Amino acid sequence: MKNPDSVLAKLRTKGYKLTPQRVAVVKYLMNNKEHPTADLIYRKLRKKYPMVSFSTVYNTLEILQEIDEIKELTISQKSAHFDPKTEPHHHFFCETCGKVRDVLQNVDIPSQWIENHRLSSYQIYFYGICSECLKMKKKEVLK
Amino acid sequence: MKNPDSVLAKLRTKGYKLTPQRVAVVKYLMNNKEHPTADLIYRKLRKKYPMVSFSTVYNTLEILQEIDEIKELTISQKSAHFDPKTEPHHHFFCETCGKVRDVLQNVDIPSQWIENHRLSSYQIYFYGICSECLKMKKKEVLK
DNA sequence: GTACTTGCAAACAGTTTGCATAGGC
DNA sequence: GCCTATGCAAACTGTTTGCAAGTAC
Repeated sequence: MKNPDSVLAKLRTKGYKLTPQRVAVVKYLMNNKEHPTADLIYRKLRKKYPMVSFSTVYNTLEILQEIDEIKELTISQKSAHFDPKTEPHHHFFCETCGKVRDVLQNVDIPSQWIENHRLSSYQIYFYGICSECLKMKKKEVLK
Repeated sequence: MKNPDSVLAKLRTKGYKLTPQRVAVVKYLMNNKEHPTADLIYRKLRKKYPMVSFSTVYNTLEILQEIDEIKELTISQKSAHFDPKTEPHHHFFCETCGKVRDVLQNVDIPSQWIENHRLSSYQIYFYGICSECLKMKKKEVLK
């Protein structure tokens, strides 16, 4: 679990101002397991706080990446998904429901070098049908 | 090594017409190790065959994915890269030169299921500085 | 008070689409 | 000759940018 307040404190330490918009984005994102897109973040925040714009959402996402509090997932070519969980783990993209899910199962990955290239990070993306959608399908067959 | 002719034959078998444009895209792509974007394919082909349009490039890429002769890589959010090598392997994105390189080193990955989700495919993307760029940097330091 | 941040709208890049015309088989 | 494929331009989507006005500190 990540405390939104510690992220806000980090922002202030790094010289970023704590505007209500930024606070809203941080509070919405932290501990969010949905891996939302910028568009989803914008639409969700709009409901609660009508004074949030697209540029501010993008601006805040940019900053949160810079200070290493979120990661951008390129699991779908269409739009970027954002993940507040920064510890190493993987992701599963369900081709039926479109949801992005965490995969915690361990995969052994070289940590610093691979084939003479210096690594700074890596991502593992799995694609298929998620357990939830498989359950639904089973039910439909039984009908 | 993949023979462009076998891909062309497959296209014909599946009922797709072998237009000069499609042939050009297939010949350009097969055995290409650059993981080009649609835009790059378009610009390269233009030089040789001025009668190629964007829509045709995209159309052909779509078809080649359908018949499993190329894979789309979402290694960069900006634009899709395409890979004619369909056997399992991984990719490295150099943050300095922007090139996408093959990584053949083996990584053990579950093949059919992960955490109760049914797998259809997966991708491993590494990010960092490639061996070529590291060499260049070393030379610069020695100057 | 001042520099940073915001909201807006316009710009931009990559991709997709609709449709009249061309051409593979 | 038929039916699919092409080229063009326009539409569309996600993201970025420029700038005047607002606001955290």
